Amino acid sequence: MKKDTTTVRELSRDEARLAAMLKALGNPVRFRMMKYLAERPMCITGDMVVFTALAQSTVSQHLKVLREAGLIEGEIEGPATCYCIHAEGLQFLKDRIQQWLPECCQPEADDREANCCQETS
Amino acid sequence: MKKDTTTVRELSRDEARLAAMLKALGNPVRFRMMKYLAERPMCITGDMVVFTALAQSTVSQHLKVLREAGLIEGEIEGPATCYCIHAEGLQFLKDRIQQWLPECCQPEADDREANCCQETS
DNA sequence: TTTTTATATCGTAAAAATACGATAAAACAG
DNA sequence: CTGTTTTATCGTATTTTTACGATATAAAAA
Repeated sequence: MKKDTTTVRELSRDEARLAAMLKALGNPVRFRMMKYLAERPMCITGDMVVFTALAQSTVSQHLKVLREAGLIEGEIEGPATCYCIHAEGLQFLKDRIQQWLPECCQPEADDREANCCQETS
Repeated sequence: MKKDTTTVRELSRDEARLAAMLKALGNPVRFRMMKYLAERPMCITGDMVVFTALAQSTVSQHLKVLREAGLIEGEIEGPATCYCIHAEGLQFLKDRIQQWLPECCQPEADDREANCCQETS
């Protein structure tokens, strides 16, 4: 008998990357940092410190999380570090979210009464 | 002089909803639960307990987080509770992510050399 | 009614995330 | 070289999240 791998299967490489991105964006501070960074071509750590009104070490930590999730990239620019959106990473996020859970959300006109969850709203 | 509201502005209602969804999905257990639920029209809490191999109370807690984030909906079905994907919520997530950070990720052929962050990969 | 089944909630322990100050490192100015 | 600027990392305190067992609730079965 074939083992059911649909339930216990681990996340694929891409799914793990998507999950990591979602985790990074799950924090409200980092969410706002991404939004802030998206509104300009780049910024340095100090700008983020002013924007978030958090300690410099805290901001540096958050930037590290975003960078390791592949959402931003930093480049040392003299004494400062210049951050910008990682375009490829963000595109990956958008694509994957769009493709994610494709089986659902289709208002197919099949035996809906067999399901217990109708849209009530 | 007009105050700069672009930096300190709070999140809008929709942005807050998106952030809450991302936070809910940021947990790997809940991420997999969503994936599991998307593969079938619905399931009950007990199915999730088997799937995740976690304590029933823990699963119930995670389901609550997903429900409060508007990603799933639960309906009491006799002694059990039947959960399914909240189609509207998931569509909202997809739409918002797609529209999010629209200013970036465009490979416009303008003064790129002025920026410090070139795509190096 | 009593028992069983399925779930939600409560209280709490353990783990993880978050925030801070202090310190280290690296580039540049004087 | 010395001092300044900017950032990353370290150690640690606080907060939040996660997970569990115990208990409460509600529907259905016996």
